[in-house]
Amino acid sequence: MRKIALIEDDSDLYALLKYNLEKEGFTLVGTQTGKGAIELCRRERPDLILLDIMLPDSDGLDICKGIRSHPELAHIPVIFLTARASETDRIVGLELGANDYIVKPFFIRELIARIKIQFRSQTTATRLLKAGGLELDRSSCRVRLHNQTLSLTATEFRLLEFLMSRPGVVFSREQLLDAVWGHDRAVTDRTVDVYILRLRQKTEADPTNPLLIRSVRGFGYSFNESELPSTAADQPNPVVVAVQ
Amino acid sequence: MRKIALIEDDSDLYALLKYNLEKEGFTLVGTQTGKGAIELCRRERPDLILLDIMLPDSDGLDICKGIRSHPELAHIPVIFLTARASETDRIVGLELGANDYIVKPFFIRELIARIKIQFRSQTTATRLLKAGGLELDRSSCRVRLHNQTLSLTATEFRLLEFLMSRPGVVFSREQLLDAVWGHDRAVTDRTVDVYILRLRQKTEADPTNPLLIRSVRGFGYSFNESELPSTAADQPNPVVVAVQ
DNA sequence: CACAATTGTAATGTGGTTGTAACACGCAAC
DNA sequence: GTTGCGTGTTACAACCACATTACAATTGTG
Repeated sequence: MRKIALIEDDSDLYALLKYNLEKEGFTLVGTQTGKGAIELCRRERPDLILLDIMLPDSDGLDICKGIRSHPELAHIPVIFLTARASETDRIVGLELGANDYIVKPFFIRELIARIKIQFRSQTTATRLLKAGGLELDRSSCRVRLHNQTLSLTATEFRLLEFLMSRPGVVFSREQLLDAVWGHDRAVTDRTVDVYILRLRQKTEADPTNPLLIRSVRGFGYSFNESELPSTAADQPNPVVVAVQ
Repeated sequence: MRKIALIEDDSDLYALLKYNLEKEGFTLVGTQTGKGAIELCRRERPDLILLDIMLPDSDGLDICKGIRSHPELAHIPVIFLTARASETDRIVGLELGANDYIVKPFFIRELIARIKIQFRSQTTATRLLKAGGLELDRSSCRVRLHNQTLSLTATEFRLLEFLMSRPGVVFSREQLLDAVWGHDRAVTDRTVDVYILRLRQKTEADPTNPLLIRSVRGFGYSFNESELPSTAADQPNPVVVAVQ
């Protein structure tokens, strides 16, 4: 989970933020004084820093400057939390290298949303598809099986990506051709069979008894949504049988 | 210079912003209606989008959703400008994928500062890019390989910088041309190949067996995220070899 | 202006990828 | 069992994507 450093002298606000941010799933570290702030960040290496400007023993602006000039910490996002709302205060804060400037009083949920924005760019939400020991990384175009990278061709990759992105759903050869080969294809639908075979040879432990990519006779293919190790429960597929 | 798209129906505010942002050195494109917003962005490829929420003919939230779901535009920062100040409005706006949410009335200089933050995080976030014995310094435009300075041309540098800034991510020739040559390019995509070759000749110990810049057949190129020193672990892929 | 460096294109070769045909197999219905 | 249809599997030829070279056009520089 993401670690957030909170530097805030007001005990009530500190406790309130700690409670809400931890409820949100973040790990919290912090101080209520400004002196130890840089030291804390160096030790804890937080993923984000929430920084009050008016601290009893030091200035939040100076702390921000210190973070930005510290090569190991310079990349960490800083969000100011402050009661100083004047135009000049805002400009100074933002131009000092902060990533956001939030004026007290603020909505806790807005703060959380703004924290998430700082993390969002790095998120791997839709980037990674995982199922049954198989891991498909869209951004690096890599597929790993039990942590071992396999080399797939472009068409194999796109086909697997499409199937894995909608696990459990059965697609006809027609649909797969549209999705993977494009609408303006000039390709026989039997080509899909060959690619399914190639994928099985590369991904399945036993290609004769496929567990990941399922053939649905008369309909097409689908990627198994559950990583059931036993094949017994797989054979009498209730849904499809009912349809047939 | 950076190009900003402004979608704002209020003529007075539109003119005011246009004046101030152009004075700041930004190029401005824009519409005062919501309908053509996506089309405008597709054509102009702005570096940032300022978006009013309450437009006479459409909803700014929908436009933002459209931008985020459009693969060519999804990465562009969006800042909402709106009079809707309630907690719910803010949360919805921010969670829709916007990068900032500014409530009217606002300080022009604060807006400018917040715009600059969006650009800063993309470029200056890390001044020094290091990987695999390679060191790229953005501020001095120098690249060193094992502490030996190499002389790269401007285009070579920009291409390497872009690849190194997102290690592991595969970019199509199209994307590389957009990012390095500019989207209003008049360049064949084969040109990318030549520049990749030139970079490899300057950076790779053995250009025939590149370790830093990876070719991903059918997709494009990427900078290797892991600095694997030994090639042995890569070559004899047991799973695939066994199958083939 | 001459010269060098950079830039982008075209042409070439090569090896992996692609899609098809052909054949083998198995499931289902009669 | 037999028949027919849908699928698994193999082999192969055409093709495409990429690496590489050479070169013309452009830019920058003394």
